[in-house]
Amino acid sequence: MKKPSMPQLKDIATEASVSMTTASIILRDGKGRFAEKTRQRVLDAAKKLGWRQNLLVHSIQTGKTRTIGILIPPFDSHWTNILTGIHQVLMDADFVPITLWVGDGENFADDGHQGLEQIHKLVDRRVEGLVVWPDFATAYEKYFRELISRGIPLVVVDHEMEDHRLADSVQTDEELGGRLVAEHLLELGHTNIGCITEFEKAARSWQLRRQRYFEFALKTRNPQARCRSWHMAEDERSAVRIAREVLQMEDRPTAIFADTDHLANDIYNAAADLGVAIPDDISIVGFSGLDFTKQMRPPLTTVMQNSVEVGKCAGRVIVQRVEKELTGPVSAIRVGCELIVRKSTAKPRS
Amino acid sequence: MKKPSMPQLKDIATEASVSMTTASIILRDGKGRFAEKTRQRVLDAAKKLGWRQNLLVHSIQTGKTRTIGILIPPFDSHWTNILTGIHQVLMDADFVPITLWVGDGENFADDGHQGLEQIHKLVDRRVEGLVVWPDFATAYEKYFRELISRGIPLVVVDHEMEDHRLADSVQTDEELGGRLVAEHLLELGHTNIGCITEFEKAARSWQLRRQRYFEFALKTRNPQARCRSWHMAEDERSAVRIAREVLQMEDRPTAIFADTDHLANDIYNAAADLGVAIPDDISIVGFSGLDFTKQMRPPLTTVMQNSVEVGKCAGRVIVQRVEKELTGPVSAIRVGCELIVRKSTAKPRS
DNA sequence: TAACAGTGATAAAGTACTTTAATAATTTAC
DNA sequence: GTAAATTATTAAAGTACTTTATCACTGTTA
Repeated sequence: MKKPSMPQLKDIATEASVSMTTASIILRDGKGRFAEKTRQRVLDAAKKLGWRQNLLVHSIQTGKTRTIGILIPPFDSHWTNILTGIHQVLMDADFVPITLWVGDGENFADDGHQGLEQIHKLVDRRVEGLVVWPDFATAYEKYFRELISRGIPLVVVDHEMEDHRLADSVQTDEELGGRLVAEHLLELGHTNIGCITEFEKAARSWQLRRQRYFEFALKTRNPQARCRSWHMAEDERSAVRIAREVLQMEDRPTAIFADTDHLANDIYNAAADLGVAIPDDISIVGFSGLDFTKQMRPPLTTVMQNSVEVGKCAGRVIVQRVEKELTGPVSAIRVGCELIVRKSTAKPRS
Repeated sequence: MKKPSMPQLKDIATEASVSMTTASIILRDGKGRFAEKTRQRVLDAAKKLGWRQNLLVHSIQTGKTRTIGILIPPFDSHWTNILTGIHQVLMDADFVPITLWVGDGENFADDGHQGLEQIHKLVDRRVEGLVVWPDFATAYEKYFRELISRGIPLVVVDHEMEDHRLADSVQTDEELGGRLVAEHLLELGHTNIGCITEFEKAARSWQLRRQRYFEFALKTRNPQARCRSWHMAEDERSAVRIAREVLQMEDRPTAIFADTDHLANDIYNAAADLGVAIPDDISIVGFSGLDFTKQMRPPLTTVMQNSVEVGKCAGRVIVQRVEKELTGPVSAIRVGCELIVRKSTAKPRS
């Protein structure tokens, strides 16, 4: 009664009464060097014993693992869709993603060393490339530089590296998104507009750009429009506090652009507490098109990101780099988005 | 200008001017066979060149990859939390999860062969164990049997295999959940209760049990209570149709238990269309405690599953099996849950 | 000065194969 | 009956190491 394990090449060689060399060659490509009946014997034996090539061996022989490390948590439906997009193109290209993250389901912030362990686990398994999200990219930029110099290419999603020549990037077209929101609010007739944003963790991630492009589009289209911005504090986990303050101002804006749907939801809660009606008293626009925005009452007007496509692009880029061993200049892909007008925006009360 | 790659053991041996054997032994354990200054030279060289052990080699030598295959999609926050729980305990135990699924972000159903490819990709990389969700478990039970006989243990989440001695299982305590809902509705005074459930894909998954336990608890506590059940059809993607029918019945129930929060949301939509007020005209209870239930208006009363804990348990079980090479009888772990009473349930209109 | 630590090197075998080259055993053809 | 063609085998080297065993050198000590 031996302990169970995977059948090895020598097992099927024995089963088919051929040498290991013969078995190996037949199972690799089946070039016509061998008689058909021998081929069949080997193939049958492999099938019967359920033999599967040991990719670990193949990997150390060729130096290729066909494995990509993904450092992205399933943070919300945006990121979950990105993961799905990446997963899909990697699978189709016969790569396997190893997805790791730091955090516990509530909080995906890094404590400063866990991420390094994850990088090590991936490198030790010889991943051929990496795809990372902004939080990871900013925290570990210095390590990534080294990895890239070792031939492990990097793609960042929703972010650009400090040294933007370092890695390919894929992200939503924030300029378009910001413009769509600005145009929508101006068309409705709003001229006193607020913008509430999350704390800027990473200067080069989407966060700054989203706000800047929005403000820029507003000013360009209507220089008279009043536009004020408020930011969450560094340690704040919800925007309820700041939303309450804004909603209670004398000259509060008639419309607010929240730079994420999560934040828009906090504003809803603050508004409900204060008895401020959406959209009658104030219009709210979010950003991302997260799944729960449909369930919000009223349903949230938001910029729908094409998250799955963002993921697919990231997958395609990393596969290109790895398969063709490209070392050329990096690309910066922008994926389109669209404004979904729902019930949280209306003309300002006259 | 050689092409970049990871430094190898011989590189650091050269750098430190020692033999490969010496370098290897020092980097492995550093037993006191070598002089301190030689040790340091080797360690410094390894650090300087950023050397990392090649786990592929280590894996073929020891037969252990410290890798677990996870066949679970990020379907909703329940599954995302389970993934997080698994991820956490695997990382702590120095294992790495390889998470794969079939589907495109909208739909995670299997077309019948993609799943097999995924199993192959995992087996080819010699994962030491597997954790799977119900859809996968039912579709590929026959393959799993073989894997288990090869020493690759299996843990199923929210499901029990047809042959329940085959794999460990971890799931929410459905009996408790069903009872909590029944008790809540009876306490509010409902005696005409409906139960709408998804199409039963897998006879042994949570689906059947959830409903049965609910009905059983109802009947036990109040034999007079009227309880009717409706099921979605096989190809239905939303429960709106069936919810409309039920809501328009002459003697419609005063309370409905939906076996998932998704379905409860569909009922909300049907109710909104028909002008049926929740909870004034009808009470609704969901199951799972998905993230969006807080955003529903009114906020949904639902059974909150401890999904992260379910994931952690699954992780612990698979780690146990793999590390201790346990082959003993399988376990069936039930994780507790609690009823979150929000605003979607009230006393029936008298 | 011989014996002995202490230290490091070299050699060989093993992991689970793949790949190439050289050779041997059968058939088949003429 | 022998050369040629077909088919399979053995041997060896390679991947990136680990591990054990044996050997060699230096400096110290009795």
